[in-house]
Amino acid sequence: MRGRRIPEATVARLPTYLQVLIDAAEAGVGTIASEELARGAGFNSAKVRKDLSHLGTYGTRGVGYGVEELAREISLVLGLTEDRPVVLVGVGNLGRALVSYDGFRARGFRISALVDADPEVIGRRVADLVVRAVDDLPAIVAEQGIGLAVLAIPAASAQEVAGQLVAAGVRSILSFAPTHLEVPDHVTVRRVDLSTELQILSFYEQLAGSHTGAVPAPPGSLSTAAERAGDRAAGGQDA
Amino acid sequence: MRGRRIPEATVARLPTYLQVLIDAAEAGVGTIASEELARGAGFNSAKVRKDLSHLGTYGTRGVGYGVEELAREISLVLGLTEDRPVVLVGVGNLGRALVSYDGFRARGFRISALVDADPEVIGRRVADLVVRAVDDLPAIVAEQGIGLAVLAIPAASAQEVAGQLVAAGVRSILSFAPTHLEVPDHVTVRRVDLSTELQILSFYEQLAGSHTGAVPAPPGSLSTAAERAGDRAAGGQDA
DNA sequence: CTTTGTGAAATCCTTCACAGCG
DNA sequence: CGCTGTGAAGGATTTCACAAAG
Repeated sequence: MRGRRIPEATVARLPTYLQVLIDAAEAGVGTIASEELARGAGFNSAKVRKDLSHLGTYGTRGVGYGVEELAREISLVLGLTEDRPVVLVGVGNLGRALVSYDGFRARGFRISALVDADPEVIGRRVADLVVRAVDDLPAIVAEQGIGLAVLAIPAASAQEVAGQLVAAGVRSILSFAPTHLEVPDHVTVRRVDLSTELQILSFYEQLAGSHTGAVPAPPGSLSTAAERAGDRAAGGQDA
Repeated sequence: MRGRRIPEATVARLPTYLQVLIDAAEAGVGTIASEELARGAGFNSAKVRKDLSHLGTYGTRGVGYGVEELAREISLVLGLTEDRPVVLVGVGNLGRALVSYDGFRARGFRISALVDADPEVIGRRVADLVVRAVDDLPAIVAEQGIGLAVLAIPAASAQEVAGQLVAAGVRSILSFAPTHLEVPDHVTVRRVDLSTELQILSFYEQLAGSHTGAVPAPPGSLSTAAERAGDRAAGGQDA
């Protein structure tokens, strides 16, 4: 299967495989079987083999996959061969946390520009970068050859800013705003919605009901939960 | 279709519908058609109708869905009827950002306890809560009747802490650690991996290549990107 | 003898298209 | 007449199970 169409579901799993391979390489492992790779990634081995078969044939029967070789191949397929500059829009709580998140750098993504709408924040220095205005986006994107943007602003202004990003030439957007973004076909958006994730968990938790095997806590009790209100957190992910 | 098995894919979309419905309600809209709901959520109307049919029949033919009524029903299905206490493990950069993220509170999730492994941080006060030790987890979970945990710690210690969470009685974990967590069947884990998301975007961006219609920037140039290194960000999501 | 690579089967999800209700 | 609810068709993804390679 050396055909050039890699299924979406497979693409979504490649970064996880890469992570396991990097860990294995650091542990000095030279070769890894699909069974082992599956254990580390949390899938089953048939899925792993089918996925990898889409990249070509990099395994050796009776042995497994060459760790370094496969890691290199996946990096290549994902386009991680060289450093990629990223613009981060929204230097609120979440934005600032993302700036100092070194998981990005470790995979070749470098936040090379910060942008915000708040005049109070523009011009300030955050993690060695000066926060610039949204209007500067076209210049920033062109100068630094940026293709990726991370959006950490409230839902209310997300669509407008997304439009400005697209106009500036950005082709991929990772959005943390809890709203749908309408963009042209040539632009890819991935949404990460933190509260959505909790709501999904909530559904499955109530399904499990109270027939949990090893839970020492009283099942439905919200007992002393109201001790401290912790109200008024107006912070959130502000622009 | 009032059968009690709601497909996973549908569950994952319910929070988005809820979001659109809440916005509609605030805008004073009383009734909404699947077409309109689909536009707001970014899906197509057939999918919306099929999804909603799994909850029962809440629409009126020729009219649409009652906004308030449907929102109430989805909230019920997701188990969002009452406030849910959440324990947050890991008060690093990401953890602190999550504490002040008000999107959680808006959906009935309240971070009611903070836990960290670092002795330097334990005892400190963050957003009206005192950070407690990991060893206190069983007591915290039992006292406050906690079922959900958010994990914002490095991959290295994630599995161990997950085990402690499970032992303490937590049934759902939202993990930001870039690693697979092994948990018993009755526990649900959802992983949000920020760097994975960027890698997926990276794949689709290179697919698009340089045949973008309206991009004023030079396609493959990483030009002046190296202006400021922004190195050494040892921060990340520390425990 | 071990482990890959893969057709075929099984399952899950999406889309179509329209009957039928309001 | 408009819009929901849904069988049926169409795709996509996962799993099975095994032949073939090392």
